[in-house]
Amino acid sequence: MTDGGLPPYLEVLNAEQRRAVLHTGKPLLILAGAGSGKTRVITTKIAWLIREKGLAPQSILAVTFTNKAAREMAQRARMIDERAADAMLRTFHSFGAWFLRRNGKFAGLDSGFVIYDDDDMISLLGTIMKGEPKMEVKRTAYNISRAKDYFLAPDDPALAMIDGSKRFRTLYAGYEEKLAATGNVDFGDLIKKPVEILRAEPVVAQRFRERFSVIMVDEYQDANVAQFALLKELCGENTYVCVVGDDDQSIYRFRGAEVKNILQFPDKFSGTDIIRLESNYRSTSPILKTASSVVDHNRGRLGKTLRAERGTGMQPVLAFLPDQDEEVNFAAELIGNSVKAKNKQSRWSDWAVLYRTNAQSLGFETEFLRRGIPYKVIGSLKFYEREEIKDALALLSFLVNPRDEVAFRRVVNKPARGLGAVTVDRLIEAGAERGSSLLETAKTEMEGLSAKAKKGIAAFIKVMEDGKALLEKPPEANGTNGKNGKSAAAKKKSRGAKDADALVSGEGLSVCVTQMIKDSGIAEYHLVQDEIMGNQRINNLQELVNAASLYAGTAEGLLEFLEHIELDRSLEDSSLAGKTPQDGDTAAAEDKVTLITFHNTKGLEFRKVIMTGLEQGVFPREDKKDDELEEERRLFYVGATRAMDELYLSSCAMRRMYGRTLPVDPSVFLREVETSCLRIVGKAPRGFGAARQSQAWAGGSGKNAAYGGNGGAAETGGWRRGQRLFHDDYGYGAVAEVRGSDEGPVVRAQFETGREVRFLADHQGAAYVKISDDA
DNA sequence: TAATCGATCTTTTTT
DNA sequence: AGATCGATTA
Repeated sequence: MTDGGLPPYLEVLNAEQRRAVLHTGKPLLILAGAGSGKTRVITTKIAWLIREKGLAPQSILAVTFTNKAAREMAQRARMIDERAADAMLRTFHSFGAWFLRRNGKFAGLDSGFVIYDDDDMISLLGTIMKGEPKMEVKRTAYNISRAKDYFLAPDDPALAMIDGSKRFRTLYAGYEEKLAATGNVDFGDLIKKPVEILRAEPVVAQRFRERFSVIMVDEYQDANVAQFALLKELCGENTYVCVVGDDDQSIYRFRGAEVKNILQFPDKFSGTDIIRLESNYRSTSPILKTASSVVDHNRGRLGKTLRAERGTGMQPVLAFLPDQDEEVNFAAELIGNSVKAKNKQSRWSDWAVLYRTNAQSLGFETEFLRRGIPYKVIGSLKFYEREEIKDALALLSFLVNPRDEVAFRRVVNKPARGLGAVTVDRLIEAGAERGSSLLETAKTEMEGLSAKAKKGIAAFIKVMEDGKALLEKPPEANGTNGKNGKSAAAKKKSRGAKDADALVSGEGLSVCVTQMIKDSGIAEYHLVQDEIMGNQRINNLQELVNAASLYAGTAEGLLEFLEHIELDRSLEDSSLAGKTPQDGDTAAAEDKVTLITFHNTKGLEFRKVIMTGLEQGVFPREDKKDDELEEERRLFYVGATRAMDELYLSSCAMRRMYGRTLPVDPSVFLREVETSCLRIVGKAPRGFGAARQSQAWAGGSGKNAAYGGNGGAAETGGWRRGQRLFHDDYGYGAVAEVRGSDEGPVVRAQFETGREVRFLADHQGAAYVKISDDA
């Protein structure tokens, strides 16, 4: 490789990258820092294996964690060699689904299963935990998910690490039983079940080990225990394994990701070679220093030194702002001025606004809309979580799998068909007893029901059978190329014309989808809702119909459609994004500011990044400590290293939380960051910069007091320690502490209910009534 | 049985 | 501010 005869696509790599691409034989762990060209290495390696090593593309498996990453990888590999299109590039979950469609029978699974999302999981669990508070059900569902991430069965002693109680084991086992009865799987099963099958069926395992001679895993630091087990099972004697990751970017611990996987990879795969990619080509050095100086506070890292190949650049800016409205203005001004500047150096799409929680996007959306700043919100649009969409999908899921209890419960009595909870429960119980599908059960069990219920269930059955008939005999294939779907729908209701106009079917599967939504009455139900509430539900349903038109109008097409929706929900919000009214620019459709959570930025890069909400309680969240605080630090690192040229950090003195505006402290990360490389603007809070007391924060025990000095002698607005007070919401209480701040006295009060409240005497004091002791 | 009102509580990240 | 739970009413 040192001679001059390298092909151009290898020539562009640096020495470390090239070493990683050309490495063969032993297992390989690539520790790739942010912006070190890791995707380039993987894609180049795929192409190289095909071109130079003559490997069959089908024998290469590359696994990622997001669909976006999988798509990008496929595209970039194909740019080097078109044959890469035949390599298997999938997310872990999509690989698991693919595996189970073919081999699920070894685990008693029919190939027509549907994938339950978290909500479906909660619904199903809710039927076991009847009458318990929803939070409890959610917590249990969460724990079951974690258990599956750790590959733990209900009877595994190690379940203690999550919840070892008898109660939890019973619920987990009960849930598994019920899930099996529906014939469906949840997200965790997509990993767990393939592992079980591979372990139990040597013939199947052998087949896969022979099929894939190369397996690569991207973002390996986010792999959980079950995913590691899957990798291990897929690797045979001669499989070449290569994993790429960065322990500093592990941010999915809450979902079972185990940094241990990457730390211990060399132990689990003996003879592992390690290659480090430490040249950062993305960010300027001050940006890199900002990011590193924070994550340096973490213990238990593999440790690496990133070199900024781009050299120095603009100093990152740290802005202290009064409140979140000012933060929104700050971002809007910054972006607007930069884009509208004479030299035209900046486009909207150069910019990204980062926040910790999706809820924080709202303020930016509102203001950007007002100012005509085009933007797109990544990830927050929960299109598939909308009620009307879930209704429609439940209809379709039930059509695919008539044992789907969750879907059945959702739509059998929607709109109201006179089937109460009691009736529905009875039907499901009867179905379970004789092990037949809920559709069959409904048919045969009708006699015992009231006239009203009988009529209702008959209508529901009809919807399903008509839908099924349409899939088996699509109108196109029939030769009767009439108005799609109308034939069946039109006669049903006299008012049918209303929703028939509102929903228009197109090609392929959309014919069936439209008919089901209309016939079931779901369309009309939501049309009425739209009229009452002024919603966009019919439009949303139309969007679902449009998406369906890309799939074949057959049972297989429907299954594909559902699987695609279940596994890739990354529809980007395009409807709400603002348009610049002045210049009717049509070409620049994608030139928009990105609004995005820190988590969602992983793998992305932007020229200019604004990290917002750097306050205690927001980022990091207040309840984070130890390991979890370290994960928040990594999140900071991920966010900051997205920036190529410019980085801005904003921190507010006050923030609206819990529907109330409260003073907040700057993020602990702002005390850890190497401030010498920052430019501070705005009113820095007291104690910041000069006498920094980072030790007090690191200690964690001392509640606050590290901040804000001691304005005790100053004005207290008449508040003093021990003063009793009353508040409409909180009831009676007493003042625990009064201290100064730039916004005037801050009162901390303890209420009888146990609630502790902090408020600014000058701004919010009016809501609190002082009570005299002698009254 | 369904809808509605009011009180109470909790606010993350996602394949 | 929004979701959720429970009780009360049509």
